Amino acid sequence: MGSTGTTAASDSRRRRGPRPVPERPGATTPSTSERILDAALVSFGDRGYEPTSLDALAAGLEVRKQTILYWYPSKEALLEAVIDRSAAELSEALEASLASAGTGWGRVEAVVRSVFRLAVRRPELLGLVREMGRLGAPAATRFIGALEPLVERAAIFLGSEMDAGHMRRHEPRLLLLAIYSSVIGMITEVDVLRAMGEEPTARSLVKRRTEILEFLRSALVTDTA
Amino acid sequence: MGSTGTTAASDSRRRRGPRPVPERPGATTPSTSERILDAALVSFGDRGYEPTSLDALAAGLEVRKQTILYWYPSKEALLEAVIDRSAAELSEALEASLASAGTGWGRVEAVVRSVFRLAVRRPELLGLVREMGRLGAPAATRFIGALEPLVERAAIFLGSEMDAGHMRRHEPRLLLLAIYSSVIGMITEVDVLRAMGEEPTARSLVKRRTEILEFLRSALVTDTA
DNA sequence: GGATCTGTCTACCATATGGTAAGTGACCGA
DNA sequence: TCGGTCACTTACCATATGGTAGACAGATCC
Repeated sequence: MGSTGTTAASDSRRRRGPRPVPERPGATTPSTSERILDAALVSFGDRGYEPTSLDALAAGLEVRKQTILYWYPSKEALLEAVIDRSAAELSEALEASLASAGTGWGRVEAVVRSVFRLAVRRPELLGLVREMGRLGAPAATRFIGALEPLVERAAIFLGSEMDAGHMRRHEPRLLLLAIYSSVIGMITEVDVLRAMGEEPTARSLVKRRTEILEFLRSALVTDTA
Repeated sequence: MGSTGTTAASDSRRRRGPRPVPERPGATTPSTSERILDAALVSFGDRGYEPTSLDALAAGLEVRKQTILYWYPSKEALLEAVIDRSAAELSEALEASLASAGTGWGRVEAVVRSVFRLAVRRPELLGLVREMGRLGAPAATRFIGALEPLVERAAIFLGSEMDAGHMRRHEPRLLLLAIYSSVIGMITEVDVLRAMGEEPTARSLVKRRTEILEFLRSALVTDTA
């Protein structure tokens, strides 16, 4: 992997990465750079990267576009910053849910529930996840790369469950892709859902969570209840 | 607007839909309007609707942009034309596969295999399907609306299989969404796949098809083999 | 007080975008 | 041969885009 954000040497005029965000312990109102990041995440996740203009972003923040370009020297740099922060947040949320999760199927359930919680609390995060697939190699690779440790652990976990005979045998990573796709789809494919006569309400989300959990359970677990 | 003196009730100057495509039975080379549609489908499915510019489309076709606007009076009209034709083609392909399919699980398998065949023969079609979720209500609704009859039949089919005890009981339409998401994801989430160490080759596609079929089978079918 | 740094702003700019207006040449029926 | 339609073109245009250059107010340092 090509690494590092800190290219200390040689750019005096043109920075590549974002300006280092000042530490603001216990800050009550978010700093401008954070507000930019928030707004960008929402717009990237909701409308997509290319269709989001810096002007529109700035207008929503009641700030001039040049303020955005002050903190993030280009639109691409902004995207990278959004990706990094979002991957970290996602990672944290999943880690937290896993920390208090049980064993076996319970761990899968914990992760799925955690993702559905995110769908309520921070839908834009899942919107970005969805958008990742569309943005080509540089962005998506960066994002998934940041989540790689989790993926690795998940694959190992699934493998060991299969070895123990608790789950049906599959290629762990392909199985993971299937789980991932179905869960994300269940949450983000609101138009498909609507076209099927289900309004995407909070109530419906719970129903979808129940459904996908049952679906996954019967797909994975061997000892049928 | 309306600089012309006579503001007629209907639009004589500004068409809303595409210019009626001339019938060309047994045409060997595709007509310009068809070539435009093809190129637009590829670009919309691959890069997305907004990021696709008429100029770029025209350049790829070695035609002036105004030729595109001659056949399709606006970018939006072009999108609609692409959607309509794609929905029809997709619908046809699925109908054809269903016509020669067996019963029960075999019908699900037939559809999945048919979609994977499309992934090889016309990947841009599935790219567009994927893109539909991103484009808001007008486009997605149009697309899904065109496929509604198939969805309806599928839901009824799943319901009756459940009644007969051949498949586990679920909400048919939500189950459909789960199946749809996992299959489309398995095909189009190439970056996720790549990040998991699997190169998206033709060979890998077969493996993914096998995996998703097994996955769906264990999720759906009651009498485990 | 003056110098410097920080964060934001005004003023531009080259380019790209979707779209309008008005041709131009080939063909075609009268 | 002449007008008209068809398919496509050149010539523009208003607007939006990402990005540069530099001014300016306030805080901080000396």
